[in-house]
Amino acid sequence: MNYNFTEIEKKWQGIWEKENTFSATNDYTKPKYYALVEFPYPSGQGLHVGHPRSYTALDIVARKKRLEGYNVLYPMGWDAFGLPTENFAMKNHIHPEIVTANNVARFKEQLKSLGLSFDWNREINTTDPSYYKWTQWIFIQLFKKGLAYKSEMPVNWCTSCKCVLANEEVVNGVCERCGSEVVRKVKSQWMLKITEYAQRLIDDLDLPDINYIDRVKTSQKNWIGRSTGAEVVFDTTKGDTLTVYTTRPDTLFGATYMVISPEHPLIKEWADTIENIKDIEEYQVQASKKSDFERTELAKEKTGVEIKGVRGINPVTEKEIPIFVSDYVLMGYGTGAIMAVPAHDTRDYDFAKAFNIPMVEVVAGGNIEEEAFTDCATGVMVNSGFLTGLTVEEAKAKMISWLEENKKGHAKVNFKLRDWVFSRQRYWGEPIPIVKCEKCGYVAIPESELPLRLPDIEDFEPTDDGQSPLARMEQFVNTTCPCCGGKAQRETDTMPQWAGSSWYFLRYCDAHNENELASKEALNYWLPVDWYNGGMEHTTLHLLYSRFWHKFLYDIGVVSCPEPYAKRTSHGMILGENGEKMSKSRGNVVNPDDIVREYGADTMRLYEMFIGDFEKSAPWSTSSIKGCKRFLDRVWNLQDILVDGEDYRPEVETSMHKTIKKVSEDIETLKFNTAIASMMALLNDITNTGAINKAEMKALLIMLNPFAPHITEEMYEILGFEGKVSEQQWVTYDENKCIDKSIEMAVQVNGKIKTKLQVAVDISKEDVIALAKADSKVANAIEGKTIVKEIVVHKKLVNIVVK
RNA sequence: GCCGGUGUGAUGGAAUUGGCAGACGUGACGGACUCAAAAUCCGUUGGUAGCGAUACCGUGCCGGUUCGAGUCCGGCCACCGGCACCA
Repeated sequence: MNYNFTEIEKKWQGIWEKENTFSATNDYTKPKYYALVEFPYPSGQGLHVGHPRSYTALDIVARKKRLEGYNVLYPMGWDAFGLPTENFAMKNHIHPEIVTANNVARFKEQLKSLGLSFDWNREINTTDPSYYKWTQWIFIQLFKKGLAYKSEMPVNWCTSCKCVLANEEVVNGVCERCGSEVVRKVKSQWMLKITEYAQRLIDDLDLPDINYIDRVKTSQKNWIGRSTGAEVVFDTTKGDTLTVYTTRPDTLFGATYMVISPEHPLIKEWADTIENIKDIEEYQVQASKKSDFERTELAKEKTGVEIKGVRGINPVTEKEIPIFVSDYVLMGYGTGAIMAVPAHDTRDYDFAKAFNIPMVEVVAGGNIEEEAFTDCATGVMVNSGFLTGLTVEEAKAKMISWLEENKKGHAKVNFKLRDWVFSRQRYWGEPIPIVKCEKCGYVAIPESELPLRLPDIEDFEPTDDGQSPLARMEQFVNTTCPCCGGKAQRETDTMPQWAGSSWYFLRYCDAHNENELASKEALNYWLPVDWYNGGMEHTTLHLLYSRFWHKFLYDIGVVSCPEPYAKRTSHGMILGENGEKMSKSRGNVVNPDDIVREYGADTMRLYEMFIGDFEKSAPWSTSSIKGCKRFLDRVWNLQDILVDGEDYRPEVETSMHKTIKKVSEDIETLKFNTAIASMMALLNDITNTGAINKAEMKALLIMLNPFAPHITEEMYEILGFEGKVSEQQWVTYDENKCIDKSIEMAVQVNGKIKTKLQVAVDISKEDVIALAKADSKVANAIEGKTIVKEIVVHKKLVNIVVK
């Protein structure tokens, strides 16, 4: 009988769908397991071969957990709001809703063809009003707690999308999506106060039950960018003060000038006193014209203007020092002003060199003629009054207490993380459920009016002045104030794509609840997510945003665990056959449909897991797929050599136990590639005996089932085993039976292999040394020499050291 | 510049965390089956020297620790990803 994978796969996918085989039950007394993969953006291109890498991996985990008796939730949905859909809709004059529906249908069909065990009863779609009702609800809660606010601020403006972008969406100074130039523009924007959670977002990564892979943890921490230092208050010759932030209070004696950002408000206050105000204003204009890109590109060349007429006073040296305006100081970080210590900061060094400002060495150990000396670990304080002679760390502490005693400053923690720009001037997103009333200001719409539906419109083109297309819809815009009943106007901006994905894993717990985002019982039972896998590209933004929302929901009592994900892993990319990133323009795209058609879903799944280390990127190889197909063919052909037998035969018993152990452990540690390799090795062992018995066959089918679910179910049925594989117990192993009775030990003389010995596993140290010495090659090598040492490594080797 | 990652046969990758480097797969070569090809099955396959048993070399480079290093330590080099004037 032939292995007709097309027919077999269709058959079992039909059975699973009809019988709801993979629905999670609401029996909250059972032990639960929540496996989660990032839900895709249903793009027009259809599924990429990269998607199934993550989905198959956790499908294997989910299927194994089911076999182990867990109530498993493995859901799937669609992160469907977003620009590509809107742009496609605009170009082709099709409503984004229809575009989305078509793309979702295609994706769903593709996912089903892979035999992924998703619980389709809990499918969600972020563009569904019954879903975004709750996205809007969360926004209102944030607003009520003062964590959503509107602010005039310079934003990144994409000249082509005519849209505000988050800092994160600007890549190398251009728009992440369309590649057009991004400029700065001042606009009134909705902001979310993620900075309020900065410290907790760092601290809770180290909670005892939180198990993120290290590189994900590190990148979260780096992104939040915590630094400790001090705020120092400088008096000015004008009689007011200028406060700076520094991480190096120890170097205060070396501060020979100050710099403020071009946007600093003090410039306006000082305008009358500043003698060269024209030059300063000219510089401000120049700086504001620069895009972020230019500001960074020209980083090497420091520019600036000295403020004439106002000087700062160094609080410890009491000397007057000049104040400059320069765009190397950013208004958005710290106080927008710095004390400059050219001898010990690279940027200040460059600036001081360019402007001929004197520098004072206050930490000895470097050569400041050559470059700034920034090392904190080895230096000793010099020229620093009461700090002289201390180490840098001691000096930091002492200076901070001096500042606090003299009311000249205090210790301070800062973060790189900024508040989250939450408005987009686009159509295809969740409407922000806020109205602006002339009397009452910004008011949230009553929760009873949720969802605030996205109105149907025909023209999705944004306006040139940067308003969302919704702004043209007068029926939508004009409304009454829920507070005073007077005239009011709706917010016309929509939420960014990150909104819907910031809480979707909660909705899966109770996907059809009309009264709450999910019931308390469901959330208590399913959370936290036990294992969340996704791409490395989401380890900063999506992960941070969703952790922020989750913590907020925790604070207001909606969820009862402080962190959403107990374990987070990331898979590597699948590259094109030439080792480059897969893309249409490179012409190296592999279509998963073709692979399924030609080799079958089981082979495709197996290959994607066998391709290499799960966490690393790996190039696609069409010829390697054949190896996985051959493996399944050979498994299929085992039917021809099946014999009776209730127990494993002695000749394969150890091999069976070892493989079960290896596969069980490897699935938990993301080593799917070696799990498959060990099953291949087991198959080789079995076929070498010329037969397989029923006990061995059953175990093999169960073990292979999570990887290749269709073929294993089919064979299980054909061979007349009872029930289905998916209803069996996961295979177990006996540690004692994993050990070979007879093993091969290497014999070394002075660390060089001389021979190999076949010995009993429990051989004594003395016996094995005697055996080794009896070997002619070993005897030759040690003849006439003195034995210095004899080393026996249990079950591994013998090393005889001679002189 | 900073942070993270990687470097092993022709090739994708293994190596129980300091103990026989190259598991498993691909490719290649030889053989069986076949009129033939495909498929399948069996064997060989890190390099150099030798008919050979065997010897020497071998995990990016240089050095160190150790009876023993792909693995640990110090110093480099190359590539990939992210961040980038964050004081």
